[in-house]
Amino acid sequence: MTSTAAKKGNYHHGDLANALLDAVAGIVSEKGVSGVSLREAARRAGVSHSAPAHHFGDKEGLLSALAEQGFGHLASAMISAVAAAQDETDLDQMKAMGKAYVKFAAEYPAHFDVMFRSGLNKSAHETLHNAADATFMVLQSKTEDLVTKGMFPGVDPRDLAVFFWSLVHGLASLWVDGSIPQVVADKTLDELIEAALISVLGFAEDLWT
Amino acid sequence: MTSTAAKKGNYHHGDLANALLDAVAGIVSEKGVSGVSLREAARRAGVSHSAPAHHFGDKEGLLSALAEQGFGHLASAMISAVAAAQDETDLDQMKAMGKAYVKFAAEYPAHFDVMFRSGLNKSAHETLHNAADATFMVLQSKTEDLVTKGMFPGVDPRDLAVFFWSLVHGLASLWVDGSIPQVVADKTLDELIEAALISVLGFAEDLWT
DNA sequence: CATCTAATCTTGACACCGTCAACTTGGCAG
DNA sequence: CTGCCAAGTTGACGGTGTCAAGATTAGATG
Repeated sequence: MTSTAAKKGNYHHGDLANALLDAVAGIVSEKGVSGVSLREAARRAGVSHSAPAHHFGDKEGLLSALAEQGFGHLASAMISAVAAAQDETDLDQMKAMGKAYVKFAAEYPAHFDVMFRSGLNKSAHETLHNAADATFMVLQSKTEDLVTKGMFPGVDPRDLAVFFWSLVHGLASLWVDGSIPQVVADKTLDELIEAALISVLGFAEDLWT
Repeated sequence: MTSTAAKKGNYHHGDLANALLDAVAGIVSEKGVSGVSLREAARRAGVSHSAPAHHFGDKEGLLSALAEQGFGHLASAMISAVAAAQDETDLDQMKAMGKAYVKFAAEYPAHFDVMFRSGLNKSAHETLHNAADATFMVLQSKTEDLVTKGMFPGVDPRDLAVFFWSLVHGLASLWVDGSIPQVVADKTLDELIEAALISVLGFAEDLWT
């Protein structure tokens, strides 16, 4: 995910911070968030057991940094998705954004877990809090677009943003959690999102057109 | 939450299993899921450090048991809510169920965290898996009701259940996470749910009536 | 009541973990 | 070259999960 540009020398790793983030992502994938330890991360990066503290302070700092990275990826994934759907309707752009959200969770469950399912206290880490806010803003500005253009008449755009976010976030969470019942999970994740979004946005479209 | 009916004697606590569950719920409330330790739970229950293992096997077993308890509470909260709205429309019953879901998360965040945000692997604990499934079934049977009665024509009831679940679960998760932006969070949680559910179910109502 | 048995809880040990303080290394500005 | 400081190391501490072995008692069987 991140370029691990380790130098050869023993002391002075060169890019230890990123190497540790990669290591943690790997550990989460293999053993889950609870399997993460500073010492194991250090081991994987080929570095002494307390080197991580120098870069991230403590364990929470390390996880927080990975979460922050995740929010960055998620935000740009959503922005790209909207850009790629530039020539389609606003509703389709919104659908594309929602799909990007859920796809991110499905493709990078390790990041998603750390971001939302690790019991991390966002308000204790300002940069993380800001990254999360910025990600939400991507969503919110798009919903405001829609409302401004006259869709969803009478709906508070912020409510709509929260509601839309809840939908995609809930679907992503349940999917990552393995909670989606098998009968339904047989569908592609793509089909599921499509069905969910259509059942909401579709109605709006009916009312609007 | 659970009755801690400890007997007086020193050996043979009397109801250690429940006492431990209560202790863990308390620890999660105070320090988060990552603050839970078997030894601390044992300490709070006034018992030796490795007594918990005898009842729950290991740490994951203990957390899993608490999560299972949570699913039970959630399921009955939803059932009660539907029962209480027996005389209202089906849509109102569904709204009541959704509100019960989010309210459960807000009132028992410790349980909710352990159930969904602790990185617990449900498929590794069969009874937990079953409890989660049973909870979802409460939701699903209600949505099937609605579809059977002719609402949401052409929609697969299972899709609708997943979609509805995603919505309330996402809202609950983001709320517990503290991720709902302040501007929006100034509303009561109740108002938020109402707004979200109306923007979905409301449309359906328009089409149906 | 006496005895046996199995469930319950304790004790002690081990390796692993997060964190801290003191130390070493080496790039680099002056 | 000198000295400084960020980067990484070493060693120690108490806390933690888990296991094995032992102690205690409730409750069934006789």
